[in-house]
Amino acid sequence: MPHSKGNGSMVTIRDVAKASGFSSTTVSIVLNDAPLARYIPPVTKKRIERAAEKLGYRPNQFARSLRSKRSHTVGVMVFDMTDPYCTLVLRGIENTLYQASYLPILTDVHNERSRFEGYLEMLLDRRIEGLVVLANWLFLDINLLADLEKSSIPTALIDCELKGDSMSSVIVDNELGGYAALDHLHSLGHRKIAFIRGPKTLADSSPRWRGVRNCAKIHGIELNSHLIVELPDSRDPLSSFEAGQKLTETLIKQELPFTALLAFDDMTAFGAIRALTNAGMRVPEKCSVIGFDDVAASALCTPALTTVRQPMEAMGTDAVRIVLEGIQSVLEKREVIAHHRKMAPELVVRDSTRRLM
Amino acid sequence: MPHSKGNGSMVTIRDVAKASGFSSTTVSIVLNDAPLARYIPPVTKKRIERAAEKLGYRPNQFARSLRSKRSHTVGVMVFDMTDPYCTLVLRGIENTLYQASYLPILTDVHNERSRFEGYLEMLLDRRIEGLVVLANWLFLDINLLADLEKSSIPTALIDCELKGDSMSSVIVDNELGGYAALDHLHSLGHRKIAFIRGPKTLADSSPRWRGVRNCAKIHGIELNSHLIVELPDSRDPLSSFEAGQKLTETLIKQELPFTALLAFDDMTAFGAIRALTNAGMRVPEKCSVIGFDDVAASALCTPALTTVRQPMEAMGTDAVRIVLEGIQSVLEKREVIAHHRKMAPELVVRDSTRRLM
DNA sequence: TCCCGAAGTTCGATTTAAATG
DNA sequence: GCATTTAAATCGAACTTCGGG
Repeated sequence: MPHSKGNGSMVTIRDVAKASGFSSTTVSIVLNDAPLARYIPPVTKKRIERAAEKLGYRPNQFARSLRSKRSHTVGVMVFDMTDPYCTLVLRGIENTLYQASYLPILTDVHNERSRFEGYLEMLLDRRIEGLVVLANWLFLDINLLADLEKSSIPTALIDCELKGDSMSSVIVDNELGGYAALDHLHSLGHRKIAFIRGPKTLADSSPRWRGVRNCAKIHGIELNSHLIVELPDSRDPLSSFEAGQKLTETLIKQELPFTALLAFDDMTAFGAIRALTNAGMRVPEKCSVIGFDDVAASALCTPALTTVRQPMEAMGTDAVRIVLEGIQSVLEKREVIAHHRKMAPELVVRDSTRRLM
Repeated sequence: MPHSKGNGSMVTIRDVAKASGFSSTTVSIVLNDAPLARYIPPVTKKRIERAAEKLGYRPNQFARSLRSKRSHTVGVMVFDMTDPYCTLVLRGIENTLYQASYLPILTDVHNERSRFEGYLEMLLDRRIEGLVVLANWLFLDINLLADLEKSSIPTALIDCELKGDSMSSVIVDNELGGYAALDHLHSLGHRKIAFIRGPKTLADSSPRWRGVRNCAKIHGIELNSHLIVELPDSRDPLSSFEAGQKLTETLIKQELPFTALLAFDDMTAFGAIRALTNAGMRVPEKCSVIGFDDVAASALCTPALTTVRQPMEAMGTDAVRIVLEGIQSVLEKREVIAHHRKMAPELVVRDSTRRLM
């Protein structure tokens, strides 16, 4: 493998030209297989390719980008890497970009506005060709989006519903998921069910709850308002564990009996399980628990958590596909059209729910 | 905020020159506060800065990089994003890079050799100034490293011990950690202890086990070879959960009593807990379990896992610091010196271990 | 006109050398 | 010589134009 020389000295296209005995123009044409390459005889091509190979020539991306105005780079903006939700989405993003020979620049906003702005400028300066935003805990703000829109870079938001034709979005169908969760508990015979709803400010909360209510209505399940509590607003993923635990403790103290608990998400469910277990209400023997997301930990803990899975990797993949298509449109000077995908969740039955005896 | 115009048209340094009435040379000098800026009167500076501001001038990074040969970019290579170990390390990496105004290009090797090579070339082509490799499940291969070494880019490996002066390394002190784990169980009164060792090919395994043996020797703990099993080789983080479960089942079937289990890492511990619970050996009542790493899930599951924490975020931070220092050395044409850090782990006592009654 | 190849311009910023008063 | 400013060269690749056979 005759490769780069390793020392700092770079071999340029002119070196290849000299070594092969042709001009740099010809070298460029051959090595890029440009349209004009049709006219160049195989012998010449061979000679040039051989020379390039021998010298370990690698085109300078800076020069190339300067000329072509392309960076082959996509920005990835996450609002909180620490959220276990991110991992699989990122994998989907990375994988799809790799297949298209794009490289991701990863930024983590830490849920801070200043950081968002700082990173956005940096990314724009690098002339990213597309942007994927994983807005799992987005402090939704019109101004931010406005700033983004005028950049005219194909953008897809994951986990943040929005209409409009300037940016695409990929979300899970929360309503379907909420429905599926309650339907599962109901099918196991549970009737006295406690609920931990999502925080008001989170966009996911209300459609998910709508699904729950729909299901309740259809099956004639009575929703006891004393058994319905709500997560406080917060930007910290860990806080939903703690809040889940605390809220469940208050639920238990009421001494209103319930045989199952539907948690807003997996983190909340983990907190609930902790509280239930501490109170001697074993899961699932005394109380079934269902979550939402299917975070990695859900399959790992004992009992394994029954939950409604978001197709996270697929969501990452889809977001990138949309962005890639947008990039293509920009290149061909077509209009970039926004897509709004709502992906179906999937009920994953494990050991934290059980038929009511 | 008079900002970029948003449409594709870019404003160049020449536009600023024209608008301010000076040459692009002067504009460059002023805007970069170059040495020559000393001679330029404040009035001129003001005029130029104002013009740049008004036009929303942002220097073209491609052109800048082409000239300066700098990318202000660091490559981050992960062997498997899916490994929960990554999250916090990545956060440390990202945070430290951000503070130094560097941007990370994230690549996930998926434990595949071809992908490693493909990504390495892409990163080199982008002229990354430094490289951080998170080699949590590295199929250690001399050739790979050799390829990397000759690139002469400041590099730090996390979680992969190595000597030599070409690359830096940051690892946890496995021996200390192994010692601490057993010491904890011993201090709780456990004497009949089962062990799940790490796979042979993993560099962490043997020092960690050495620490365990040291501790056993010092405290006179008898290591029953029938209670010692070993994880098979694998590159899949999930597999250590499954293997942990299976191995624990065989351990249980032997009917050799044990009151505690020391697992190679947290994933293994989760598998062990599953098996123990299924067999009716409640944790921690019937059997204490201790892990290693302190992955996010460890604090979430019930009972919360007692474990030996790796300072993951700090390890990411340190690796970047080392790389950044290396970049500085390269800039100043000094020799890049490799550092080898071994960080102290920390025992985190939670609910999966309990005093033997 | 078709084929092959080269000279020269361009991308946008930095920097050296030099020109003004 | 000094303060102030700038023309011109440079970085490396890609593209446009042109010439010779």
